[in-house]
Amino acid sequence: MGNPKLKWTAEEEEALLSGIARHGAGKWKNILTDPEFAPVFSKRTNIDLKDKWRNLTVSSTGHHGMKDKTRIPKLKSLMASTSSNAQRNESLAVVPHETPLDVVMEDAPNGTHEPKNAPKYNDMIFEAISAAKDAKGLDINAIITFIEKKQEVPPNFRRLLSSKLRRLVTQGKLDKVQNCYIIKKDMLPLSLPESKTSLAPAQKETRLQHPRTNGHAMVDTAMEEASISAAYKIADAENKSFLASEAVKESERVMKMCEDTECLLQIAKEIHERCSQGKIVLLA
DNA sequence: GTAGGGTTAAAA
DNA sequence: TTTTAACCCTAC
Repeated sequence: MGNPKLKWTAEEEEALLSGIARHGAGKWKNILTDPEFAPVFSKRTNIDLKDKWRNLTVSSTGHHGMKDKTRIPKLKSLMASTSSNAQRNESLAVVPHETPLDVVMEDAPNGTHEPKNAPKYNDMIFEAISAAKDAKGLDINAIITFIEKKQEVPPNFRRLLSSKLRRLVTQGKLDKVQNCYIIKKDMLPLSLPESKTSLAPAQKETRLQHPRTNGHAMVDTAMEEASISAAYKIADAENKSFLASEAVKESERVMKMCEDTECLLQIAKEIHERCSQGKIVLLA
């Protein structure tokens, strides 16, 4: 891989969405060879288009539950940067139908999915494997199923998990026997101290505080709950504020497009009039 | 030609 | 250190 990674530009992304709107997702070659988009994609292959679309949609690859929440904001922000409203609507139409559009912007910081609070993959993996208590270990599907039962997973979770498992194997924390993963014996005490892995960070924190707080434990807990609740509300308010400002920007952009269109229309009218006059003169 | 899994550089 | 995203490989 001698070449540095070629980051996708906004123009390319826009062209991709427009191309998908026109030809449909999966028709990468058609999009690539479309005269309108070909110049934009001069450095891209159909594979690149496919990969980019996959990154944008991040469809889940082995399981059906599209509990997707990560990809929507990306698409949404992408749409917001798209210059054509018509194209945008079309683009939205080609988003895989199972895409839960109603969860757009559901990544608001109100706790729907917060990477910081999500258990680390390592913990989840170790927990899944040890919960199985199977000497042969667990394969990736079983691990995914286990984790899905406990919490929502991102749509590209299988992919992430696959990378993670490989890394753990190379780090010597897991053994891979055929397609099953086993926790190395020397990892067991570290990976599963009591129920550490099943506790969310906030829970762990709360739990750690209790022994020393004694009589104040109830007060502390109430205060903590109140602070968490306040934090959520603040985050929610911030999110709404952000959405509002984005909406204002969007409306301004549309207004500008209208003005531009009017200018173009005016120019076209003038050209048309002059051409008509020229014809009359010629005929005369 | 496309889909999907794997790899890895870059970003967070 | 973890996650993301671009690139690669391979099966169909």
